[in-house]
Amino acid sequence: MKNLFDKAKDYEKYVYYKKYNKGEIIYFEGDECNNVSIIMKGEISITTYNYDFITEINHLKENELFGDSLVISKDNRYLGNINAIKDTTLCIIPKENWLKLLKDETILKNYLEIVSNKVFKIQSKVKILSQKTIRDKILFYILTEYKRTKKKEIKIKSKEALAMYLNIPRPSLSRELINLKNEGILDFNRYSIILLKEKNIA
Amino acid sequence: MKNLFDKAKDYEKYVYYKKYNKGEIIYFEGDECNNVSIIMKGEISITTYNYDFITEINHLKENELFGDSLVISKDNRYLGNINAIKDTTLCIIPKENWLKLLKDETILKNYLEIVSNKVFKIQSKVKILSQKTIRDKILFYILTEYKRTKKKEIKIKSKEALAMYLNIPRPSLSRELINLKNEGILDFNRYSIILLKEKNIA
DNA sequence: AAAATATCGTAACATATGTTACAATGGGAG
DNA sequence: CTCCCATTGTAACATATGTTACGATATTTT
Repeated sequence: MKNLFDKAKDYEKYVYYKKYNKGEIIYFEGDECNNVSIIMKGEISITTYNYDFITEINHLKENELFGDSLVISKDNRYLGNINAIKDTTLCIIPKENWLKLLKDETILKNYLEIVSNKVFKIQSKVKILSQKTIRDKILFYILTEYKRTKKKEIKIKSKEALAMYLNIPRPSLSRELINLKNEGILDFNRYSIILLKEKNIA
Repeated sequence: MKNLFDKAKDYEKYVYYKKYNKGEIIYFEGDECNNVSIIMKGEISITTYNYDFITEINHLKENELFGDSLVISKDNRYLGNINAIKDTTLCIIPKENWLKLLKDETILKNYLEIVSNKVFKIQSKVKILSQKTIRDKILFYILTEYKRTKKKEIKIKSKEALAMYLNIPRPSLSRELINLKNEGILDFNRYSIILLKEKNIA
């Protein structure tokens, strides 16, 4: 994915950099957002609490950015905790510089591409979460990944992480994966899920 | 909400208008998107099928726009059917004019505000859908509406529509509303839900 | 290499939710 | 006002899912 500043010049004076250690909370839910932040290195997760239970509402990697929606809107408070899940370096653009930078055509084009990817990603998440059953969520997920990567082997970081993304308990994910395996629809191991029967899905 | 062209000039030559009747499908899921469309009048719903079951992934009213993410991205196919649920007039901006228009500072500012609202709306939907139980979804919904409007009476179009938004069956919504009413947490009638006990929620 | 730790599979059980069908209600049309 | 239709309340039943706990397996640490 493109970085906002790809091929752009003269932006350094508008930004600064800040480092965070793995595990640090960069911002808390409800904090005011006065910057746009680009992830130069590392990975972050945006999570929110509901009573006992933590949900990931977004997950961003290198070159993705956050805060760009919030600095514009009236209610500029973060919707969740921003967690560094690896050692992370942010490029920080103060609110007042944001519009100046977007006047640069290169940066504007880059930004439009980035924000459109972002919307696509969130909408995909809505589609996943809208699936009725756990089985549907799993099948929808692997089918989407298959379309995206054109590969029948879908790598996963961990079952735990996948369960979190699908917003279901891990044992429920395991149970349904086993059902699907027994029915010959897919196979899986620790690192990946392999799509076997394509047609039974769509 | 702002219209993209608020206070802007000289944009008319870049756009054209098109009318749709209530019930018409404006675009089908999978159609290529080559325009940005602004809803000048009316209301649309973006829905997708999963086997038997229809899900609304977005719902847009006057001055909101769609296609703006898709025209930028490589995979420019609509993620769902675009349905006119009222008589609707669209202002259509062909792909090739989109960047030209955004170079106008007024339009750019308007667009940033609109797109940030859009992201906020989708993220709120993700938060709703991420709630574990039906009770949680209802409570989260009315609490969010309460925060937004500062009014304890939350108007609803219909139970059916609310159930669709929360992505649950209507009878399940009714059942849980009755439970919450019996517990004195809220009251409801055909047109609205009234929040009674604020503190029991957060 | 052994020990410690994280990840995962598995199973039993409780329960929230989906499903279906029908009755009650209210609003709008004539 | 009466009839019709859309919306909603209600209930019984089937089942998918959440919950918990533990053993197995892989991975990392020392």
